[in-house]
Amino acid sequence: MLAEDRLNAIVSMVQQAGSVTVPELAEALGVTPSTIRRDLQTLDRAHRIAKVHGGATSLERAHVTRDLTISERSDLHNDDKERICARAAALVEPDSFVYIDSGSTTLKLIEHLPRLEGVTYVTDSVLHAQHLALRGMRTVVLGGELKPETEALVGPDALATLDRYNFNCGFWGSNGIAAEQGLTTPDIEEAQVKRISMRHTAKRFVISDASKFGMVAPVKFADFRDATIITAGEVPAKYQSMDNVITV
Amino acid sequence: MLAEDRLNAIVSMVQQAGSVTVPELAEALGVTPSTIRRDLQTLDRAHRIAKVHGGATSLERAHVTRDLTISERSDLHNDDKERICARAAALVEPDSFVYIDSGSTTLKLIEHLPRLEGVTYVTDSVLHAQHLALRGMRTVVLGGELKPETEALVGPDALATLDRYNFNCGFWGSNGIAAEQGLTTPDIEEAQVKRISMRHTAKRFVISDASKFGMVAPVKFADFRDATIITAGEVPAKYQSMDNVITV
DNA sequence: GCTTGTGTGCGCGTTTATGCGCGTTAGATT
DNA sequence: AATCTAACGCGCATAAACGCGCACACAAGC
Repeated sequence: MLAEDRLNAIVSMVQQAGSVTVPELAEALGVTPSTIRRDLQTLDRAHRIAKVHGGATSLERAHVTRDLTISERSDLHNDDKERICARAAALVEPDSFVYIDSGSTTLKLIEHLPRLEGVTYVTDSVLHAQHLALRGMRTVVLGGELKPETEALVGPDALATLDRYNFNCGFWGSNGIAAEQGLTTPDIEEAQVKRISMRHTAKRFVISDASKFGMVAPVKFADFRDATIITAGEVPAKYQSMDNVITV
Repeated sequence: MLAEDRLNAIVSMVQQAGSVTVPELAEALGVTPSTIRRDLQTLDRAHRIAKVHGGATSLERAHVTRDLTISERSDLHNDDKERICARAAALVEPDSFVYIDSGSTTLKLIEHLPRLEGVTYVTDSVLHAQHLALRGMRTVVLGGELKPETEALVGPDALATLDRYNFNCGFWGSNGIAAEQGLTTPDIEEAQVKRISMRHTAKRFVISDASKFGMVAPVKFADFRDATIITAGEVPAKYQSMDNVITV
């Protein structure tokens, strides 16, 4: 087996399971723990996984549960997210022009997107764009200033580009979802991009796990009723009955 | 068996299996590992497969890992490139607006860029943008369609954004440098981006090792005299005396 | 017929990948 | 808090893979 293949195998094992231990990997791939550690180091440097004591976790999980150790394998939101993304991806139709917002949930969505004829994806995230292009999708990137933390593009150039586009449908993440305060996010510039992109989209979907309901972040980018919310898990009773909330 | 047929056979084996080792190929095609290595080198340069230690993988699979391996890849001209980039990076002045073209040489340039006050870097490459942002630079990305092979942005959106900008200085790569045919590149869309970006830049620099002198690629994006060429190595005598060629 | 150029194989020194041993460190246990 | 265990990083040794120069074979062109 090629070393390169082994690296890819590790990445997919990590992505699939959320986290794995060094001995598990060594056993599965038929090499010593030393080699696995070196591989994890390489992949960590390439930002493909996050190396932690005992093994490795997916980047997303490392971010959310930064101070948790490998032993605590809470797949809490992972199953939910898979289901949410699978459902959302099925909404994309052939020959459509689709907007994909930045964020970890929408990144997962990309893995589920179907290979349809004539679909063009537009995104404000360089990371998302790379993943889309890698999967062979026709991909367009907004211009603008690159925010290092989120790899998202913001500013007048991003907004000016959006003004020229009209999307059939689009998918956004949201840090807060509340009936009164609407859909909210921590960053004022990213909120602006979300707001304008939604304004140019016919069918608007927010994909999020149930934990965001009732949360409020600093900046509002849309009213609660402006989008259909696709979610899973224990949605508060208040929101379950709302006709723009789909629970999968 | 014709060499050309062998190359095609290698490509299809790689595509089919995802990855193969050098000995496997040598065995299957009845030639020595030396020949296989030469073939892989050829195919890698033509971007038909990705050469890795031990064998080759399909481009799709290798791409993500390549993010960091590009910088590790030491070509023949590596020493030269280092010197060229160091010299070029010293040309950036405080409070300036700088354009960075896509390509492997300009990627190396980014490692050498100084941390100056008030400098904004603009690029048409999502890969370059990530590296710039990672180094803490203020980074702007052109919009447009993402070409998967080169991670460069092209098309009307990229050109429209460029039309709004005026750069103090800029750095480009070039596949061909010839006195008569000018500066040339293989891709027609990327050539357009290069052409327009140069038109909006006051001080234009092409950074290239000496091997590109005398080479001609399909599409011309500028006259030979349009830029100052920073190079190193064995520059053909004809070009050494030209006053827009700097040899370091 | 001779030259020139290209493709291939071989040998050799160099680089890279891997496994193992050892002292050190981070988490877990009590 | 003290202790214990597993994981860790580092250096070294080895084997495989690698790049490069050289020699030879064969084909094309003068």
